[in-house]
Amino acid sequence: MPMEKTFNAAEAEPRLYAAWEREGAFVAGANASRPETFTIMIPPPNVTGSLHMGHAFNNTLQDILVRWHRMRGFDTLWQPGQDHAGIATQMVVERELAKSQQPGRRDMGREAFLGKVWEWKSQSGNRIIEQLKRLGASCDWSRNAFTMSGAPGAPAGEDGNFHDAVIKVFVELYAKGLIYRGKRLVNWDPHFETAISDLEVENLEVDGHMWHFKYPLAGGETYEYVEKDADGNVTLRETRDYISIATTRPETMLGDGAVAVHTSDERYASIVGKLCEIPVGPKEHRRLIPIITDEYPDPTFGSGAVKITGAHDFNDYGVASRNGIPMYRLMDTKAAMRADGAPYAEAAARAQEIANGAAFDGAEVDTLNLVPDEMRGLDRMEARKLVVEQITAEGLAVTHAVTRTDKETGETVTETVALVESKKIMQPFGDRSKVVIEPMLTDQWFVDTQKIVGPALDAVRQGMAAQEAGTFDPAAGYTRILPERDAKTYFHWLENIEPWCISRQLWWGHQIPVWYGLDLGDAAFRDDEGDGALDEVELGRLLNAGGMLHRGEVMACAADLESVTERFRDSIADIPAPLSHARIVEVADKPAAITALAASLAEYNVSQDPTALVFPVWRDPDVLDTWFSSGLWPIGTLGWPEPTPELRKYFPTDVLVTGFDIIFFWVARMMMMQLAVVDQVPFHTVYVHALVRDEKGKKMSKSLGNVLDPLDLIDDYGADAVRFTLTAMAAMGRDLKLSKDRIAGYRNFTTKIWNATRFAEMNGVFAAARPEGIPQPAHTVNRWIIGETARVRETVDEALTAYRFNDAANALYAFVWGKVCDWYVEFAKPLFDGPEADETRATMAWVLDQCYLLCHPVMPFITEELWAMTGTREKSLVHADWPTYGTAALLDPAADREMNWVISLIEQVRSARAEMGVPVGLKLPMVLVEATPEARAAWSTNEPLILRLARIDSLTEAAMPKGSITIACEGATFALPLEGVIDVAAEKARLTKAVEKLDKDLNGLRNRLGNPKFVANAAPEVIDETREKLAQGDEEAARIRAALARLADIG
RNA sequence: GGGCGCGUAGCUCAGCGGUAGAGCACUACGUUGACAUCGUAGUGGUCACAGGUUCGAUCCCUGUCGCGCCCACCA
Repeated sequence: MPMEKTFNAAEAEPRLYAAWEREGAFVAGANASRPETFTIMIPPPNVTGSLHMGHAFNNTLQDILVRWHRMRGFDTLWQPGQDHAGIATQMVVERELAKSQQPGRRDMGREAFLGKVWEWKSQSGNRIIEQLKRLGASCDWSRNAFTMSGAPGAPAGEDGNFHDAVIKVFVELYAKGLIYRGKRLVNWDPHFETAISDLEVENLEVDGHMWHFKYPLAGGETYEYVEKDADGNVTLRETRDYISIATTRPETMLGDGAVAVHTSDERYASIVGKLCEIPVGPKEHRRLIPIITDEYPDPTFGSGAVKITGAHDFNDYGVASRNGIPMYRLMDTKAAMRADGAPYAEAAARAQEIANGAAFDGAEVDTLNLVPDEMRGLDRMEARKLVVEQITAEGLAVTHAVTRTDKETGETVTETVALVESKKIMQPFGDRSKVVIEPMLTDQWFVDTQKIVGPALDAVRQGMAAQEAGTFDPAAGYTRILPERDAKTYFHWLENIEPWCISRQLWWGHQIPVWYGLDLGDAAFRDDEGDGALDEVELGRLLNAGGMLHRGEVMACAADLESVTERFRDSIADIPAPLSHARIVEVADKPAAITALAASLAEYNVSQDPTALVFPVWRDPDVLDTWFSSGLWPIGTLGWPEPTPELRKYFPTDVLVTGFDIIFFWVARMMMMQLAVVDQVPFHTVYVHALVRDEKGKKMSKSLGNVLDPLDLIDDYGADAVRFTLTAMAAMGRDLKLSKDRIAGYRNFTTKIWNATRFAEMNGVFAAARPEGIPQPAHTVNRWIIGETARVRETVDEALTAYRFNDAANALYAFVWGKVCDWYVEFAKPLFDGPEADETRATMAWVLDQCYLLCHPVMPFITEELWAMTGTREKSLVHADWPTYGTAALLDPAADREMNWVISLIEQVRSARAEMGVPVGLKLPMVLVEATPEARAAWSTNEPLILRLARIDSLTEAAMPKGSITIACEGATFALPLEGVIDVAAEKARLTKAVEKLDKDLNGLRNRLGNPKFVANAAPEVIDETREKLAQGDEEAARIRAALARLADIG
C-alpha cells in the first residue's frame, strides 16, 4: 500500500498513544536494560486545570528527557498526578453549586460539601490527564497520584496515602517545634474568608488618596513646631495644638494605638510621651493615645508622624509589637466593620484604661470592638467616607489654599480646602479572588521556616559551586538550578524568608491534625471538699474557665483521635483522679465542648462512675495550605511514610522541570520539606524554563484574549509540530513568543521527514530486511552521510545532557532537512540506477532509522508511525535502543572533504546559472579547464551526481572557451560555455563582486598573520587555521582573477 | 527603592573571545524520479551607544540610553 502524501496526525496520534498504553510502554521499569533509574516528578496540575501553553511547554521538555532516557535503557519513571488546589477547587465547586441552585457550602455543612468536591473531582478532575495524553506525555499513568488521596471521606479509588504523609509531617514538625500557632497579622482574603500566604498576594498600583488630619494634643496643650531646611535654616515656626498625620486608610484610625515619630525627629521631641486624641468617633468618648518614638517613621516623608494601627498594617504591627502598643481589630472576616461585642462607649472606656497604663490582654484583640456604633456592620469603604466627613466637618482636616478661576466671573478665587492628595498607592489583591486583601490579626498556624531553611540553602549553594567548577555529580546529594541565574532568585527569597502561614479557613484540604480541649490543668478544676463530686461553685468555676479559654487551650497534635487520647492522658496527669479516667470524645466546637463537659460532670456527680466522665475535644477546623502538601510531592507520590520499594528505588529523583513562577511556591518548599523530613534533596537538578507568551510578547491571558490553546494547535498542526516548536524555542531562560507561523513551519518539517520516507519506500529501500549493525558502504556519498549521522547523534546527546533543548531540535532539523533531504536523497537518485544501488538502499534505510530514533523524543508520534511502516521491528520505537555509536568511528574525513567539494561545486554552478539567467530546464555542457589530481578523482567518483544536480549534460576537457562563465573551486577551474547567451559585462561584474568580497576577507586574514603579536599570542591551532584559510582563499581568488583576465581578452 | 535580565537581518530569536547564523517574511525562477506543508538562487546586519581590557570584542569590564520581569512596608 503506497504511503499517503502527508502524515495524518489527527488519525494517527490517538491510535499510537492507545497502542503505547496497551503495551504498558510508560510503566516504570518496562523494558529497562540497565540498572540506573531516571525519575521525574511532574509538577502536578490543579484538578481544576486544563492544559495551557505553559503546561504544554513544561511537559514537552519533561517528555523529551523521559523518552530519551527510556530509550537509553534507564529504568524510567515519570510520576504523574494532580494537586487538590484548595482555594481554586473549593471556588469552582461552590460556583457549580450556585449555578445549579443547590444549597451553598455553609448550608450543606462540611461533610456534605466535601462529598460534592470529591464527586466533582471524579467527574471533571481528569480532563487535564486526557489533554496531556494528546500532547504525547509518556507518564506512568498506573501510578497517577493525588495530593488528597487517602484523606477521610475520599471515595474508593482515591485510597493512596498522600494524606497520611502530610499529616505525619505536620505532627513531626510540630513535635520538633517547627510548626507553631500564633495570633499574627496575616493577609486575609475577605472573599474566601481565609488567610493566604504572602506569595498569594499580588501588589498592584491603584489610584488612591492620602488624607492629612490633625490629632489634637490632650488637654489643649501646645508646642512650638519648627521646620528647617537642609542647611538648618528655619523655614517655619508656629505654635501648634495638634500633630499632623497622613493616612491612605482613614477608617483604620479607629484602631490606632499610638502615634509614632522618628527617634531623632526634633520637631516632635517636646511632645513625645504626651497623649493626643484620635479625631474621630463620638465626641464624648474620644480616645487618647500616646506619642512614641520608633525607628520606623521617615522624618522626611509627610509630617514625619505616623499613626500606629497594629491590627491593620504590617509596618504598624511591627512598631506596635516592639513598643507594647495595643492592637484593635476593626473588621470581621468579610472585611466589614465589626458589629460584635459591647457597645462602643464601653469598649472605648476600656481602651482608655489601657492607654492609661492598664495591661492589654491579648484576647482583647477579639473582644474589644472600637468601631463606633453607627459604623458597625458597614463596608470599610463606607466607614472611610464617614470618618473623612466627620473629621472635615470638625475642622480637623489639614487644609491648604487653592487658587482657581471662577468659570462665571472669570475672577481668580483663593479658597481653603481640605488637603487630599491623589496618589498611586500599592494595594494588595488576592491572586485568586482578585479582591483587596486586608492585613488581619488572627490565630494561624505557621512553619518556622527560618529554622529549616539552612539545609535548603546549603544544598543549592554546593550544587551551584559544583556546577560552576564543572564537577557536578548527580549523586552527591546537592542540587543545582539551571539556568544559573534562577539560583539567584532562589537564594534571594530563601535568605529573606518569612514565617509561612499554612492554615487556611477552607474546607477542601488536609484538615489540621490538632485537637483543642478545655484547659483543666490549674485552678479551674478543684474539688474543694475533696468529696469526689463537683458542687455548683466548682462546676461554675470550671465552665467559666472553659468559656474564657482563648489562650489556655490544651492542644494535642496527632494523626488521629486515638493518638490524641494518649497525648491527653499525659497532659492531664496532674488532674484529680476521677477526671483522668475521662473518655475523650470529639465534638464540633468549643461551646459544644462546654455543654458536653457540663453534662458529663453532672452525670459523674450522680453516678460517681469515673467512666461516665467525658473529656470533650474539638478539632481545628482549618486546612493546610495546598503548597504544604505539594511540598511533599516527591516522597508522597512514592508511598512515604511507608518504606516502599519505589521510594527506595526512585528517590531522590533526578530532574525537576518547572516554570520560574513557582520557584518560591514549590521548588524552595520541596527543598526545605524533603530535607526536613527525610534529610535528602528531592532532585539533583532543577531546570527552570521561561514563560510562553503570545507573538507580540504579551503574557497570554483570558482577559487579553490572546491565549493559544495547545489543544487547538494540536488539532491544527499535530502534537509533534507543537512539541517541536516549543523545543526549538526553548533557549534557556528566555521567554518564548509563540506564533502559528512558526508551528506551521515545524509541521512542514514533519511532512518533510514523512516524504523522505515515502521516497525511500517508493524506491524499494525497505524491501529487504535490514542487516545487523551499521552499514559499511564503499561509495563516498554513503560513507559521508553515515558520518553526518554520527555527528548529529553526538550533538543531540550533548545538547540534551546540557538541557539545551533548542540545540537538539535545531541540530535535528538541520540534519534531516539540510543534509538528508536536500542532499543525500538527491544524491541517491542517480545511485539507485548504478552499481551502488544496493548499498545505497541499505544506507538510506539505516539513516532514516537513525532519524526516527533521534527525533523520537521530540516527535514521538510520527516517528513511531514511520518506524512501524518501514520494517518489521522487534520492539516499538518507544523502547528501541538509542544509538550509541561514536562519531570518530563512523567519520570518514576523506569522504567528508570530497562531498564538501561536490556540494560546493554544485552550489556554485547553480548560483552562476541563476545569476546569468540560464533557464532551469536547460542542460549545459561543462568544460574542465584545469584541475589537480584530487579534484579529478572527486569528479569522477561523483560525476553522475554532479551532472544531475548541477544540470550539466557532459564534461569535456579543454581550454577556457570564449564567452563562458567561470566556476572556480578548490583545486579546479571549470567553465560553462555560454557564448551568445551570456552578457560579458554581467559575468565580469559577477566575478569582480566575488573577488572583491574574497579580497576583503583575505586582507583581514593577512593583516592578522602580519601582526607579530597575533602570531606570538594566539593559540597555535587558530594560527594554523588562519593560514589555511588564507591559502585556500588566495588560490580561489587567483582562479577568479585568471577568469577575469580571460574575459578581458574577449571583451 | 532593591534585585535579575534583555537590546544581533523587516519580524521572532540562536550564538557569547578568532571577524555573524536560523526560521519566518521578501524578490526572481521552477510541473526536476518523495515533498508546492516543495525546490533553486538571491536581497537583507557599524551585532543599542560610548569608553576600557586583549594580538583580536557581538561575546569580557565600566558607563549611558531604551525595554521587560521579580521582590519591597514610605504612612
